[in-house]
Amino acid sequence: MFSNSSKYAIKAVLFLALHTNKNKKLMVKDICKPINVPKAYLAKLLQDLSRHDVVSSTRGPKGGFYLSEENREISVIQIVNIIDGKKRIESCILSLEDCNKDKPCPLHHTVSQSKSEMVKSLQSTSIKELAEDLKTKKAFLPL
Amino acid sequence: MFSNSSKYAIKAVLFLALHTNKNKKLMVKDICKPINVPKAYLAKLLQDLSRHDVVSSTRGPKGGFYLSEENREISVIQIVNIIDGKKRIESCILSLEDCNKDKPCPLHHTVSQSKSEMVKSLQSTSIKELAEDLKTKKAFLPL
DNA sequence: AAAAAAATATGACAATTGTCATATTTAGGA
DNA sequence: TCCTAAATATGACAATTGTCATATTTTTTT
Repeated sequence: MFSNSSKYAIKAVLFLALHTNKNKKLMVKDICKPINVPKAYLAKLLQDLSRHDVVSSTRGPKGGFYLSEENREISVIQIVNIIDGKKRIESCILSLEDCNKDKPCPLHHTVSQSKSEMVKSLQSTSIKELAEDLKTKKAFLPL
Repeated sequence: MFSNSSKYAIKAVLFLALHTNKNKKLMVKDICKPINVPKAYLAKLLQDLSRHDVVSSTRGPKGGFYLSEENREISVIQIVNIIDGKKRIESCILSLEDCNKDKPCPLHHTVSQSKSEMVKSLQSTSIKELAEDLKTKKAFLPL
């Protein structure tokens, strides 16, 4: 569904949401172990997210990655769109260019409703909300 | 969402559903053009599907691929599971091993309902039904 | 029985995705 | 100002997925 990279990115952002803020940053090496992602690979992903203003960072000593208040407002699907590209989740399930209500692909009637509901959920759920669920133990992030 | 291979496989099976039966077979070279899939690649996919009894085939002159009546009863998700593996669509969206109602991943509440509805649709829709929609022009397969 | 036509098996190669390391740039502290 | 600690940029390499070609096996027809 998502690529591995996207799953890693989501886990990392959620970890940052729980453990950082603009006064408390974390280095790659302190993030990679708890979320179980190879360090150099995570660094690359975080840099990508940073370039797209999904996470914040400062260089040098006392630097690191963190989530600003604005960062917390972004939705899960933005992360996926950055890492996997929009097509992977949002386009027609058979990748037909002009699949729509008037000219639906064979799977359109079958899946388009539940699929677009799923996309809508991913669009409307912010990192902040997910982090809240983790804090209140309504959700868990094992491994 | 699906891999390219799965999309190709679905298109091929649907094409077979429309144009073949046990008395009317088609060779790879007659299928690949209308569905726009490279010949040798399609051959490999059809062989895979044939091994898993999703499509039928006979060798030699007058041979070819076709869909038997039983073949028409299979669901879309069986094709995807053969080509992409079960995990890609059916497992937890973050690939957490033991994500369930009691110990949900952070995205569980957000997407699990619409996602499992989508999976259920893919499970309960047979090739026969999809082919029927194509015949009655309720659906289309361009390119 | 031989020839021909088809699927099947195998494997080479390319493109993409995932993994890792190293060199460069930036910022803080002595 | 210089040293050091961090992100950033770049690129090498591996694994997987997608693409294609060829040799083998099976079946029908003559």
